[in-house]
Amino acid sequence: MTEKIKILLAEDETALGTIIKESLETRGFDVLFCTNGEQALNTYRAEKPELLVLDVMMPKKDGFTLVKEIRAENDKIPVIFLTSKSRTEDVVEGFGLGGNDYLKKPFSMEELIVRIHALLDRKRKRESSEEVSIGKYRFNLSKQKLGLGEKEQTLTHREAQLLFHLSENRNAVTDRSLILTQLWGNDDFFNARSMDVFITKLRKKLSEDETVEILNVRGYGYKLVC
Amino acid sequence: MTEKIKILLAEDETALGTIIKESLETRGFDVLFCTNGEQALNTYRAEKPELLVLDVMMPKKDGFTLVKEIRAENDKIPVIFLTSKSRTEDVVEGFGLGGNDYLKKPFSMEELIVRIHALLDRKRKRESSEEVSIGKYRFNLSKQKLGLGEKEQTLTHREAQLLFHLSENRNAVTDRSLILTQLWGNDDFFNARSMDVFITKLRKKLSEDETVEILNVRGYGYKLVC
DNA sequence: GATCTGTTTTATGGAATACAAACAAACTTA
DNA sequence: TAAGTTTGTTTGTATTCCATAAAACAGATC
Repeated sequence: MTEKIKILLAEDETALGTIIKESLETRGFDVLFCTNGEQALNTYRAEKPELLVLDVMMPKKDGFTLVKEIRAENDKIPVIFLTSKSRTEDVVEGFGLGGNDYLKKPFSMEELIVRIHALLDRKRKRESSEEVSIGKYRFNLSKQKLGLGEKEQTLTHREAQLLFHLSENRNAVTDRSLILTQLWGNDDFFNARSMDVFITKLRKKLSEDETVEILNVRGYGYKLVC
Repeated sequence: MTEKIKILLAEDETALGTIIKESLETRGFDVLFCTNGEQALNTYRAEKPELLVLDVMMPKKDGFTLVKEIRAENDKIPVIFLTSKSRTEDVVEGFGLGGNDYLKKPFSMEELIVRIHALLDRKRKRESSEEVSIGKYRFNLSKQKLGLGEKEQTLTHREAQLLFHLSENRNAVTDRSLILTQLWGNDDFFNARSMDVFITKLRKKLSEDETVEILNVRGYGYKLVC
């Protein structure tokens, strides 16, 4: 299985869209290509891409409206708008905020790729500096680090992912099968046993602060209290 | 002695091709002249030219397909496309092409030479300014240098390429098979082992800043954390 | 209390990965 | 051209990670 970075591309001119798609694929991205706004929204929900490249003017649903709806579900996702000349610039400029960027058509593929990397970089930096407190522990998901005072231990990928899910719902029950489908892909018997093992491992690694506990809620899941 | 700059020229009309070849040679370039896409790919692999001048429409393999394959091996090489009138202009214009340029036939030799120099210039600039920070280290891809404070070590080509890929995705997982196909050409078992060895080498060379680490994500790839 | 069902923990084995060292090929230098 | 060097591949063994198995445990139900 490949873990390429997913980019959602919505562009109604198929000729241009195909060229963009192929160029991005050459650079190692996994491109989800849609030709209208509605399709794009569905694809977004199904695939959860890391970045959006959207034509502003599209049939069914324009780029701005689309972003408003997606931002309601994920307010940090970076977006690059593609705007035709005909579109008045000030509208776009006003929108050129936050995690967004825009490119006036015609643009060079190099420009687009530079901007994609710039936005992904910013996103990475933001994510990699995000440090969560769990009791006395400091937890960094993307660095897979769990620190306490001076000491720091490195978690495995699975451990880190699992702890992240638990910490997102701290002091509330995290559903067993939800974690299983999200991390393991499905919630069959064996994966559930496997997850038990990881719970044990995490408990051990979190054992130095006894205010931090992973409680079981029989039949439902686990609760990280701290 | 300074070597001549190699330019790969692929053009199926031999009359035109010969004229271009000779003009470029007059300007001091070393021109590798091919008359179809397949031959061009082989010549590329054997000679590693610095720049490509390609007819879009060619027998055996057209220019776009050819570039896609070459870009998989070297994603920065500049390309100048030669397009016949018959080719729809808008596709090309919309493309605008990254690190690329295009010339509509008929064109003057002057134009071609100006563009060649422009692209080579850009390439030089990009390469010399390519210095990335990795923790306390400074890394320059095209110079293959890894510096820390006063010290500086030279990386081998493979080491540098690999580190570059990792650093492009820092703090996120870089897919194993993606690296393998991009650097080694395919992701079979043996190349994977070879890559392991390079990961070990890089870890050693990066070991002086312990905030920099290459983590493994079992079954997926590696993550450069810093 | 006996039994059932779901949870916790420790143990085990296989696959993926780590690393050192031997090797081969390409390139330098004398 | 031969000897040394550098680079990348191959090989062999050690280690890590995770899935699965097995066994001990705890609540619930009868």
